[in-house]
Amino acid sequence: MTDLTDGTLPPPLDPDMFDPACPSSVMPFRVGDKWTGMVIRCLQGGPRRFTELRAPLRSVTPKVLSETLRAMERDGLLTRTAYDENPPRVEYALTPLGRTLIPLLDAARTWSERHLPRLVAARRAHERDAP
Amino acid sequence: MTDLTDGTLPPPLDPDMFDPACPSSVMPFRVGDKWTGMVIRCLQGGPRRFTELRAPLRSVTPKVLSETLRAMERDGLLTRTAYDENPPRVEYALTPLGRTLIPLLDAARTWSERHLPRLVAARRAHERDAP
DNA sequence: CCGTATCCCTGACGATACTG
DNA sequence: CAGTATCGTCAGGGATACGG
Repeated sequence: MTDLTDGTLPPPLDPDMFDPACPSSVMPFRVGDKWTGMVIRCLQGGPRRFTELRAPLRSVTPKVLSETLRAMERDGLLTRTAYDENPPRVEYALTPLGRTLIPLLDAARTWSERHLPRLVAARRAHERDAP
Repeated sequence: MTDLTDGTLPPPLDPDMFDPACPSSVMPFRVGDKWTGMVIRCLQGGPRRFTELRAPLRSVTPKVLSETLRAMERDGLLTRTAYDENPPRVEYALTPLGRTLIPLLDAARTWSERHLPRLVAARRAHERDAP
């Protein structure tokens, strides 16, 4: 940031930003769907049953929660274990791969605690000017 | 992770996960819209003109890029400066607040380089079973 | 050069109801 | 308990064309 505008052009932009093999993309910043992050939060303390997940995610319908869980299982982020009991019992648990996302969520949360109020304030200031 | 299943229940889930004042939420993991992260990448080396952004973001239509930039300006992530020249010149530059997201993007990129191949492999393995 | 104006379309999300 | 089935919506995104 210190000397970028000293008369020379800024450095060239990454031309491979859209490469589908995208380790160089920022795609994971939007990993998964709307509830993936929250599900990881709910599972980081240990395995949970479907209904246990529904409690903290109370605004998520069972259909959407089920879709989210199946997508995450498909991506290797969690495992689904059904026990042959009555009443039925199913447990969801993070895989080691799923756990690698926890530090990223922590970083996002730290960012939020530090900077989100400023973003919200800027948004509201703009709404005052253009209501 | 070491001793969570020793017979005791896992720790309680955060009940305030849906608090709209959400510093405790994972919302920023999905900050902004589809292109916000890439725009930050494109601006981190210094200010850029509209057309300079269109080159690396070549699959983004001008309408969508314009919407993205206005939303980011509204949120205080970047500034828009129009110079009264002919032909017109407009420059977009990250604000200090916008720059605070760069480490988060770096972390996401690092995660991607390390772990995304495993996720993609898991997804493809599932597609083989259920085509 | 720097956008705006229209139109359209998909797919994530939600509401509701119902089953093994 | 742990989901599935059905239906509806709606906002983000994209294609195309045009304007200051």
